[in-house]
Amino acid sequence: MIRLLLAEDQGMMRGALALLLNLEPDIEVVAEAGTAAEALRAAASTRPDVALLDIEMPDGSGLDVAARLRDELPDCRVLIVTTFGRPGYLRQAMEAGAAGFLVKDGPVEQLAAAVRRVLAGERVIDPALAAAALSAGPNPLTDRERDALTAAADGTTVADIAVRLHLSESTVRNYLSAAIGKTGTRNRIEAAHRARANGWI
Amino acid sequence: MIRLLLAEDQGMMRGALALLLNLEPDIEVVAEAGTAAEALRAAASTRPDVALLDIEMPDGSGLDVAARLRDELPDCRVLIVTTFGRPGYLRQAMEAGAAGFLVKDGPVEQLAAAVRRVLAGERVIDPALAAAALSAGPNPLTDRERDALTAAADGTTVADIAVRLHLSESTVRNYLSAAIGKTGTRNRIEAAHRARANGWI
DNA sequence: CCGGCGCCGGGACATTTGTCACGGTGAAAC
DNA sequence: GTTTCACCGTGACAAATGTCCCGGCGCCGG
Repeated sequence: MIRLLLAEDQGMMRGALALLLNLEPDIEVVAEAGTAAEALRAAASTRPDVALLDIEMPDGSGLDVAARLRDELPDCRVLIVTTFGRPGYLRQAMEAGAAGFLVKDGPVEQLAAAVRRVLAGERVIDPALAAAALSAGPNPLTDRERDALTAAADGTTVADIAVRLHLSESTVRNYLSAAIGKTGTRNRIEAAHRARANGWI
Repeated sequence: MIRLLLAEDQGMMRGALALLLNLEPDIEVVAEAGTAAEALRAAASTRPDVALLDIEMPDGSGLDVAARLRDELPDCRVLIVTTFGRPGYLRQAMEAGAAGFLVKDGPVEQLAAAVRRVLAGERVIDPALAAAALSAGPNPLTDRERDALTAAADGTTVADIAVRLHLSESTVRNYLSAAIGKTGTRNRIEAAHRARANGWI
């Protein structure tokens, strides 16, 4: 019997997937979590064979959970399941030691199959997405450029970003300008969109 | 037997929900759709009792589908299911004649229950969301303000918006300024965020 | 030891953005 | 018939943004 941890913040999705996976004769959902913190706690106490992790959760990223699990439960295979097939997400997932990466667009039948395959030691990755990740290249933004762009993305003004990051306004403008240049865009809004689409911020 | 149409663009979610609803003894999913166009076609050919519609679909809004269904299949109850509990969405859904409005955060058990309740003639709406919709008030933006803000949201520059909307740059700036004023924000980015959060654009 | 690079800052400049005051039209509301 | 409001436009101005210089520090690899 495959013991499985399911971390997903949308209640309806989580419930539906849990029900569906429990229908499989060789799979048992031993823990459900709606937040990153819950996922870590549940993993520690139930020690599942496979962890099915969503990326977007209210209190943190499933990618961070994956990285923690690699250290704390090295035998537990991690399968990332996400809405957005962003190249940067896939890259981060691989760096965090994930064994598989699925997008929620695909058919449900993929899911149980993927669980069995990662447990067998296989890597499960959408080929089209892998190609996109390779072609997009690594994240070109430096730490500070990311910070500045992330802050700017929600409309925060240069002055406020400077305060939040303990920087001068000139520096913030320089970082934003660099980010705009590296993303090949015309302003901070386009830069933020592009960076998000690639999973860079 | 309740004949049900399921329209939802995420394959995994759609598959899981279809499976789950088919487990109910009195519900049968007679059609599945991944786009707005498919939903309309399927509804016309299968004439379901209840239509379960997602809002965000690649080729159009489930709210538009709801409005069309009201004219073409007046006997079909519409139940909107969406990720985002935005006040404006709820308002639009009610105006489009929907019988119910669910957010995907809730437990799955809600779903089958809601289907039965709308079929019984009841209205199904999350109370907290209804309160938010009332307190947020109606969409304060005029058509053109919405157009300008929508275009500005993805980083398009004033000059380009003017071209796309066949307006002068001054006019576009005036609309954006009005939108910023009405949303009580400091710039177009914040205005776009606020408008999106309220379901105004 | 030197070069490259991430990090931090300053100053100056052109461009873009946001605000305000103003005028005119047409359609709907009272 | 007047008022109201969405709509479209102009011109001018202040503020924010984006770009390009410049300087310095510390760290790492060749």
